[in-house]
Amino acid sequence: MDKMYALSASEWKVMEVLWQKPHTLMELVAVLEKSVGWSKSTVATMVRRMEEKGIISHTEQGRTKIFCPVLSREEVTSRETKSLLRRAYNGSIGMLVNAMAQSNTLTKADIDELYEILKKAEEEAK
Amino acid sequence: MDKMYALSASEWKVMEVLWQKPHTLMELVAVLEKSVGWSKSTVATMVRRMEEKGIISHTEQGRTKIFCPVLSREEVTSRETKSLLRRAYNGSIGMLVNAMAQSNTLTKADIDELYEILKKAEEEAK
DNA sequence: ATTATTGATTTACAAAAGTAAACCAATAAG
DNA sequence: CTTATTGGTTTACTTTTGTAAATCAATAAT
Repeated sequence: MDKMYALSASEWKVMEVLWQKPHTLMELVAVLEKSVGWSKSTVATMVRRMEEKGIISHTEQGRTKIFCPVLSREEVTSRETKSLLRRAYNGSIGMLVNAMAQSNTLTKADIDELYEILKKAEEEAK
Repeated sequence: MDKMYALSASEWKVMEVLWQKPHTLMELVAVLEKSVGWSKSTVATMVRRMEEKGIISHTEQGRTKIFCPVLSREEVTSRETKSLLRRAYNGSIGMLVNAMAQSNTLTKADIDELYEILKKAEEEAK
């Protein structure tokens, strides 16, 4: 039932808004028209299809629909991260970090932060 | 000119084969028919479109074409990783590792490996 | 020479994704 | 009450992706 895929770039745009807080269709239109330049009907179609796919849902307030995410940001994010790890790094997060180190995407600040995170993770994994 | 996108799951399948070594179309067909179940024409179409997009290329050996990747595995992988970092973690690799720690995707072995990688990265960043 | 095999191209069709104009129903405004 | 506005739905058209049958051309086999 929930064969779950990665979100498309456009779907991410909608989700980012809904993860802030639930929005009515018209509110979504306002935000996305401004930020992404989509027309009202484009937003409406996106929303309809996303609901069909089960990645968002809505409640009704009279004649107005209020949309909210079905999946949390954390779920989506973690799902996509795991998928990338599997596909590109043979599941190894070490390889990923290493690749980022190699391509100079790792600043001193990143490294320090990572040490902190590892220390904490170690304790919790205790 | 090179507005580059992420590869689709199917495109990854082809690339994985070509990253091993260059293949003729028929060799690709043999491999992918077996591993993914694609028919000859499916493979041929994939290959044609991927070449149109500029993500693979070929040389000719008489009447036979030999296909090879234009982008290295490292490039694609790093590109997609950076894109995920940006989209989902506000560019912070710390947040990514942290998320993995949170969702118990981080084993003791991972943690040890990461320490090693950080140590090495620190030196090189010197 | 004729035919089978091999390598490659053309054509095709359906599903998903991107984008939006037109249209309708309920309600608020004049 | 008419009419304009607001919230939402229907319809539609294009591009991209997934999948493959049918066809063609060069060569190898009989």
